[in-house]
Amino acid sequence: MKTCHKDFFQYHGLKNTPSRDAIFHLLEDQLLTADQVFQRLITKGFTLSFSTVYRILEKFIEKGIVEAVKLQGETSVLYQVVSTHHHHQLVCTRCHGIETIEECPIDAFEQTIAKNHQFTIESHQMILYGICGHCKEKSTL
Amino acid sequence: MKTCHKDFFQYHGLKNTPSRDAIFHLLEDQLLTADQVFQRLITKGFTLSFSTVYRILEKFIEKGIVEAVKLQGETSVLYQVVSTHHHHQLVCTRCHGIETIEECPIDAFEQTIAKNHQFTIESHQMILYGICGHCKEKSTL
DNA sequence: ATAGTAAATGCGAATTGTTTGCATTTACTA
DNA sequence: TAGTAAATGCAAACAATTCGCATTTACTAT
Repeated sequence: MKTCHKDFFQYHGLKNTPSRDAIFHLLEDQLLTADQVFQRLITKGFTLSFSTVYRILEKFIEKGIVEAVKLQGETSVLYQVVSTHHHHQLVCTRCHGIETIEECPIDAFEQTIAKNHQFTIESHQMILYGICGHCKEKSTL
Repeated sequence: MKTCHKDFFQYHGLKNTPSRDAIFHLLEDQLLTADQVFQRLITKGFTLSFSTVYRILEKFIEKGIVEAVKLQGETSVLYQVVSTHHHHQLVCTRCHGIETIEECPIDAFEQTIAKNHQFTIESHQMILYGICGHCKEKSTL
């Protein structure tokens, strides 16, 4: 699905640079910290500076291309490309794996909040912590 | 409702110190950053050091007495006493006010997640961003 | 009451994650 | 192909949080 990001970036008023392209690809299907993004690119032989990573992430967030997620206990922020579909995370407290889900109970919840609190939900952040299927299996062995 | 925290702290294996007591009281009914906690106590004439604030918060979190919440955009973490009832936050994107609500759509959602993802939810974090009733009124004036 | 002990604190320095200033380079426009 | 704004690299600055260590305190068992 490697689309030409040139148009995509330009649509957002961003220049199409190698660093942007590389970071976008990395975050298309996974949550990574800024440091992980940097390390993976460097390991691949790609050259860029740490501050560029932060600046690109900042721009991506500003344009709504990427979202930032802070997990409980973690010290640094995780980044991921916002896909066309809304999603949330299941974080396993045993293996620390992160699964992305599409289900969301909050749309149906909006009316309740609107009625009870005169509050109009614009966006939300929801992270579910628990035990994944894999870890449950392991513990019953 | 100023209960004797001595027993409460000791139950959790924590010594009953003036600093613990003061911080607990502060966070009983509001979300504050570590810095805000420190400033408010100092302003009151209370004497304690910044690192003590962090250490006490750390202990409280470890014991499940306090929860840490990270809001979008904010650089620092907010802390609040975990009340007996489960709750969430409505964060107004205009006035930045934070309202606490008791409603939660996630309990009903657990079965869906269990069935579709073999994932057992233990806890969750949900923050709703939007416009509060007060700001909506102002914008229609 | 009191001495003993582990826990809690104060202080400052260290760390971590992130941001910024500024000179240089690059991608796009005309 | 030159001109311009945006993007980058580098190092230094920052902010939030943590840590080391000496001192003090709260609790325990005398």
